[in-house]
Amino acid sequence: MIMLQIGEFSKVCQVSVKTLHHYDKLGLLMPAEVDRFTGYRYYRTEQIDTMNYIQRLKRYGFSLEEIQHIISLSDNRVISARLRQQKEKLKHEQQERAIILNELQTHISVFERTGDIMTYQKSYTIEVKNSPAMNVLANRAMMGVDEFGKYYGMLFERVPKEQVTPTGLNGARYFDEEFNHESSDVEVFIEIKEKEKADIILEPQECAMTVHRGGYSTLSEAYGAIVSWIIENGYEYAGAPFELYIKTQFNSPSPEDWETEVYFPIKKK
Amino acid sequence: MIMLQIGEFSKVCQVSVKTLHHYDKLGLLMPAEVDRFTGYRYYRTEQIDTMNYIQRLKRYGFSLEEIQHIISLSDNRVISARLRQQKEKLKHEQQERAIILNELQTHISVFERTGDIMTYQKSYTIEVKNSPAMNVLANRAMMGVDEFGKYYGMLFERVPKEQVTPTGLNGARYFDEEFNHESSDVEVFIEIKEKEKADIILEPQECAMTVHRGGYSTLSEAYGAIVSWIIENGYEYAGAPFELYIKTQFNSPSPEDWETEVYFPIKKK
DNA sequence: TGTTGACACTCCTGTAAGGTCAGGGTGTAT
DNA sequence: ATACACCCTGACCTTACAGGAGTGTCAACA
Repeated sequence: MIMLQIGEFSKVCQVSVKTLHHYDKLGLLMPAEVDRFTGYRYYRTEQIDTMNYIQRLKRYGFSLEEIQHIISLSDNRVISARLRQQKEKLKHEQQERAIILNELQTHISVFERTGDIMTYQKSYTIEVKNSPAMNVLANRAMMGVDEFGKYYGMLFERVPKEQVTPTGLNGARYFDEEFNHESSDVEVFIEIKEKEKADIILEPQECAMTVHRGGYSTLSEAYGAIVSWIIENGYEYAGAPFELYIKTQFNSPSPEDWETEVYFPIKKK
Repeated sequence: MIMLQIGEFSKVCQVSVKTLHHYDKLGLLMPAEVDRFTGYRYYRTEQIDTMNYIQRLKRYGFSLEEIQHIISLSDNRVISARLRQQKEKLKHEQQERAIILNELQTHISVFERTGDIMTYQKSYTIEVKNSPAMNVLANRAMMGVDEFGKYYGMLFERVPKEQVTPTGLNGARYFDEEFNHESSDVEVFIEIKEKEKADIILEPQECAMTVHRGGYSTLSEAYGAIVSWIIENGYEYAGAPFELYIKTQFNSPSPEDWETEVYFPIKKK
């Protein structure tokens, strides 16, 4: 039986000896034999395949722990499902990064035109105005940002059933003081024409408001701008802030065209 | 002067208090004032902008250390250059990931067709044959994989000067036993017709050889397959292995169409 | 004036996937 | 006998924080 010392095995697989030590300790890939006296590790040539498989899964973005789990699976359908899921995750990440890349691109050109690195992000104009009156179907729950779509879906399912007419204006209210990406107390809503069929009638209210242009990853900048305006102008909060999605992915594929109105109910101190 | 306590500042900026502690310790974003007796941190509203800027740079993929450095820069040209460089890096990463995604896609479909997770990667047919005789222009140096293009460029520059005729066949030889992605002793070469003008004349040699189909991130699997074949069939190494790039990005934009021949000089033990 | 609850502080440990020593044993060739 | 390549373990380092323990601060309410 031909056995490879760790150094040779590491060269063949093109991974470091340290990595092999690490995998051994984790139990992810253990040498076929270990000399009881010297502790020397010996690998079999078949283990090269396993190693390649591991490296492959690593490239696919699995953690070592997940890899260990996947390797232990025997049901092909489960493995397949897991791979497909990972594929969706990678796709999603690709999209996110494409958006960031676009933002960086825009940032660079604005910066080179204005000479001010901050211009791009602090160009919010804050207005004081009454929020619009709206009759809405609403759905309040603890949810993460990724689940917005799901909750909107639930609202739109009610449209034909309850014979209401959406105006096309959608939004969300945030009831938690602190915003958490994974889970916050959020109410998503869609405006409808029929006042009598509405879940909630949102009355006009004095608000500090601004328009955020661009993808949602930078929305917190709009919030920051409003909040500092509120503080500096001697107002205070008077309710849950909300957003209206004016232009979204349904209007334009590129995030820099999107528009979101951010409203913060306020009152004079 | 209005000051924000850490909790409020964290909500406005949508970062955790922990993060603010962390940035304070690093000196990346220090509170405008710290109570000398209680240690309480107080932030100014202007610092919201700075925080947004930091978060932005973070999204662009800079490390906190780099961000600290960038913020300290005053020369706009330097900042601009740094942003552009980062943009290129992100672009490059996007491409790499697109390739991986493609690979995963292929892997899934092969797996679902064959029911064997390994099929996709271990389908190398090893042949014993003589490597082709070649007259080549060559360039040997310590280089990283990312620099291959540069060294090929240097070779192709010589083509008109030295009036040689490339056949279109290119390759690389690896002189280091252990392959290192950042720096290895590599010789890149291009085949030419004119024997008398060649830097090196590669003589035919008995080799274990296989064809690798797909992107270069999985080339080590081909090496693994050959090496285990060599060991199991009682041969041993007899020189530096090399690759011939048969189909590359110039033939097809999608990596799954690429073809690389891998040769390992061998002799019977 | 005492207590409660929200908020703040510091310090310690942990994460993922190894890298980088330090200190020492093993095996073969000269 | 010694050089040199190769192997071992164990401890600490990296990034960007998160979590928790134990303790202090502050304003409001009884």
